[in-house]
Amino acid sequence: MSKKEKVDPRVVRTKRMLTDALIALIEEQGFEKVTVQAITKKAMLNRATFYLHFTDKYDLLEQSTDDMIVELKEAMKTSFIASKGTYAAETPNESFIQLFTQIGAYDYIYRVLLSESTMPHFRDKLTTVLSEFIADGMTVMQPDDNLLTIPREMAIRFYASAFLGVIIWWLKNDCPYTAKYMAAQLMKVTIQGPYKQIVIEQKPSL
Amino acid sequence: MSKKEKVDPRVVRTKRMLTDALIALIEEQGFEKVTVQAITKKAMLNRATFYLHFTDKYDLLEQSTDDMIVELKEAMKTSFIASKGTYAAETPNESFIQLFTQIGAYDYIYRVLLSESTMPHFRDKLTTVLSEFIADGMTVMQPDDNLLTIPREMAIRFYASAFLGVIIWWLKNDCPYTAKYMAAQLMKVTIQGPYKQIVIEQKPSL
DNA sequence: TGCTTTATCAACAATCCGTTGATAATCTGA
DNA sequence: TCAGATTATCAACGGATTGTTGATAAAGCA
Repeated sequence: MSKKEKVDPRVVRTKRMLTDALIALIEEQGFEKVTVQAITKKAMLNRATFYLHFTDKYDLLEQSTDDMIVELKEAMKTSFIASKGTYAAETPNESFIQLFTQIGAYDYIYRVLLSESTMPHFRDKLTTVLSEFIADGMTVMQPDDNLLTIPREMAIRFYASAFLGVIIWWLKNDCPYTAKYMAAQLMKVTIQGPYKQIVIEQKPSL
Repeated sequence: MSKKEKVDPRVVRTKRMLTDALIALIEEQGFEKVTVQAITKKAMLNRATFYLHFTDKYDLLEQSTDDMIVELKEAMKTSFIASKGTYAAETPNESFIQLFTQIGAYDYIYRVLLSESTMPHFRDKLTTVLSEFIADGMTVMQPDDNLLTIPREMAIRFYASAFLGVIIWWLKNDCPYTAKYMAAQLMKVTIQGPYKQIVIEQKPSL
């Protein structure tokens, strides 16, 4: 965050207006139908000004959203505190709460960017953030691969996708639950599985 | 499947060539950069012929992929056989195996359509198929909402997204495991959770 | 065979793109 | 404050793609 370059306030203003216009237009007509002309018209800027800062609408989208991704990663950087075997769903992990808090704070933008199924790369980037988060959590809670039910890499992918799916569901439903509640729910189902009565068939040989 | 209309073989041939051209071009340059001109050129057809059958490239994509979705749903329609509480991961549910078998049979196309992050709606449709599948499975295994760890709707979304994520992971890695193995892994982690040693903290009051 | 449907072809106006060069406005730093 | 640098504006361009048209050729059907 914040390199030492002095930034011209005109640049900040212009980028900001273009970003806002883009988000608004994505919501109106979907990302693919958005044109550079429409963006600059809504932002009340000249089209040439757009090309002074971005190569195309994809570039604008990427620059606009990367800041959010960085901010999200930063917010989730609180260290994992695992209580050796027991995990109280009532006090979910702080990073977990931060995940939903952060997204909830920008829910308007996240909703647009994640509901839009044709959104390039944003979903992928968020999946990466979640994968790293889950990989860390799994390392803390279970470093031993032999005690995992499925290959670690597969499990990471499994839960990263699951989390993202629930996040999108949460956003599409206008965030009906608090960040803390969502974090608690996800922790519960992740650790305990979907059913309260769990039948484990463990091979006696292994 | 198969309405009673007689189909002109020219139409079948034309649509087939356009579909093949589209898939090839998506792989080459991504869906967004594909133009109708390029499609018809690769298919060696006149551009006007394209508009005789489809309104635009999105329409072509939808018509092309809907058949696959229907076929997938059909293949997964085998009834659930739950053995009341115990689930042997070695013999996973038949629908589950069919899911991976079907996708594996068209892996080339699924890989292109799911790896491409800007693919309109295909991911959503597959998520819907998976959600229905999971909803059915959950109803069989646990009809009682009170015995679920989290709200049913949330759980469905959770596991549908998780499955899709693992499927995409599987495809991106060139299907390194068999359909049956994948089905078994997903059943295991879904029912048991990620860790073999599971600590359940159940409120004594509830 | 004759009729219908489909495919081809060239051409069209319209839109958007990315860039250019000249000019005006704004900001920075000494 | 003011001069130089940066940024924004404007009009205009060639090029690409789009969606449509009307006329013609080819292929399928019964």
